[in-house]
Amino acid sequence: MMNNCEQCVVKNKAICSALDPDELIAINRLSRKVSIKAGQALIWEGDDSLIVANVVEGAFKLTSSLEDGREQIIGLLYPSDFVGRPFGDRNEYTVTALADSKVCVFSRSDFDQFVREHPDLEHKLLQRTLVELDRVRRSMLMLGRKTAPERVASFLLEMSDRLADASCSVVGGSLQQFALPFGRQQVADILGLTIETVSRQMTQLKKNEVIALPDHRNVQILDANRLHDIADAGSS
Amino acid sequence: MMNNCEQCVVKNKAICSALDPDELIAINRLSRKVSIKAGQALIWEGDDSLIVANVVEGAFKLTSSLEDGREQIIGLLYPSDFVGRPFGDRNEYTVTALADSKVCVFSRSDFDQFVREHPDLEHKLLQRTLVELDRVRRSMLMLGRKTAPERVASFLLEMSDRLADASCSVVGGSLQQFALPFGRQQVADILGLTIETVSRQMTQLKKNEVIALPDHRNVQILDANRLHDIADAGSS
DNA sequence: CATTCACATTGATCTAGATCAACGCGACAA
DNA sequence: TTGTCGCGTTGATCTAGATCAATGTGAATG
Repeated sequence: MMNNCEQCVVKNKAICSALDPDELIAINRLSRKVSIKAGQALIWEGDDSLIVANVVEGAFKLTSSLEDGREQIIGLLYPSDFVGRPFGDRNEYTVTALADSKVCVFSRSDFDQFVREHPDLEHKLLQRTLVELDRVRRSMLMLGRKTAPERVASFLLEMSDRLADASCSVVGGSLQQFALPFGRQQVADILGLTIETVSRQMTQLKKNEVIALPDHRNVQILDANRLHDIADAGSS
Repeated sequence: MMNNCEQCVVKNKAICSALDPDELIAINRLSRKVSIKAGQALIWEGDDSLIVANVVEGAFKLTSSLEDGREQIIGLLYPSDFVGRPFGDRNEYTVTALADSKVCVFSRSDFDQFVREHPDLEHKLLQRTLVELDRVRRSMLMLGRKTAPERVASFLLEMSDRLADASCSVVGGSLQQFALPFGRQQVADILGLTIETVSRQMTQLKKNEVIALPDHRNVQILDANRLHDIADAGSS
């Protein structure tokens, strides 16, 4: 199925924004728009790296697991994010849709070659990879050294940065509301905790009126300063 | 102080290997060879990103810490590795020498510009960044989900991969010996454990004759298969 | 409207690993 | 030879968070 970059909703945010109209037409020929249902995997840990893609719509989780089923979420992807492992032949993690999603898929060999021929595109890709590396390293501090309250608070703040719904957030004040794109188990898998611990920390924050929970998926930050304090020193 | 890339010991392994002789002369003009004593920092967390560098000799740790002193080592750097944050204006972590070291330093603005003018160099940098991202994500699984015995075993295996002393290791067999470039506290900071737990796990492995410890810094792997089993499922 | 199913919360224990506290030991200096 | 200083090991407790076990809850279905 042919795709049309001109009309693509992420053309200004994805790495494609490095390309001019002619180049856009060229890369268009290499891409396929694919729909993925919630829960379906796009890439499997351990498989050969045969495709890469841009997320157009929806959300994905990136996971790695142990044989006995313990799982760690090692990344989240949203529209305009790049997925997959270019210039390498093995995928080290699984990519699964968290919601019904659309991606713009390239064969890895086509993509690798096209990137090498378009340095501006490669530059965008490098920039994104560097940003992701910084983000992942931040999570290492969290996973290695933070307590449960600190982890949950950091998580809520990071989510509010990434997801803050413009229509609901009051920029000047501390009121911010957003909907988590996943359930408690997945929050636990992001934070390296159990579902019960996450739940207890959330209710604790609610009791202390640091956050409000209109329902299980929605979070409202009532006291962002307090949340920041908890995130960085656990001074609950 | 001027540098000479022609004679550089890491010229074939560092990102510079993407450059031809003319380009090597050009980048030579931008670089300074700097010596760093063990314990001294090259880059500070939170500082503006003003320099980047190649490690020429020695070893570095990359750390991030919480205000109360808890510290997590989020990376290790050896000769030919690239250090610093190009194309971004903030260093998110501290880089400290673990041993007396030498680095080849560039001003970030010079380097950024030079890289943009040399796509092959940028490509090498991208490849390295992708490899590092894979490595860091593997550590996330370890920090988030592995038990103490699993962490220590994974760590020893990763170290034997990176450091295996060619002169001592018998490739065909399971005998491998290497010297850790750091003490127990730093192992603890890599694994997200305490020094006591690391120590106990090491003596446990010694008692079970999975490893031998000629002294505190040296490790000899006696039963690599066993160590692999422990690393991936804790089946001690 | 009842039923069920998938989650989430809450409570009661348990335990891996942290914390607190000696003790050992080799290097180096007086 | 005798401190003592910086590490590392070992032992005794403590505790944060896991585990085990009910108990809500709310959306989807007959």
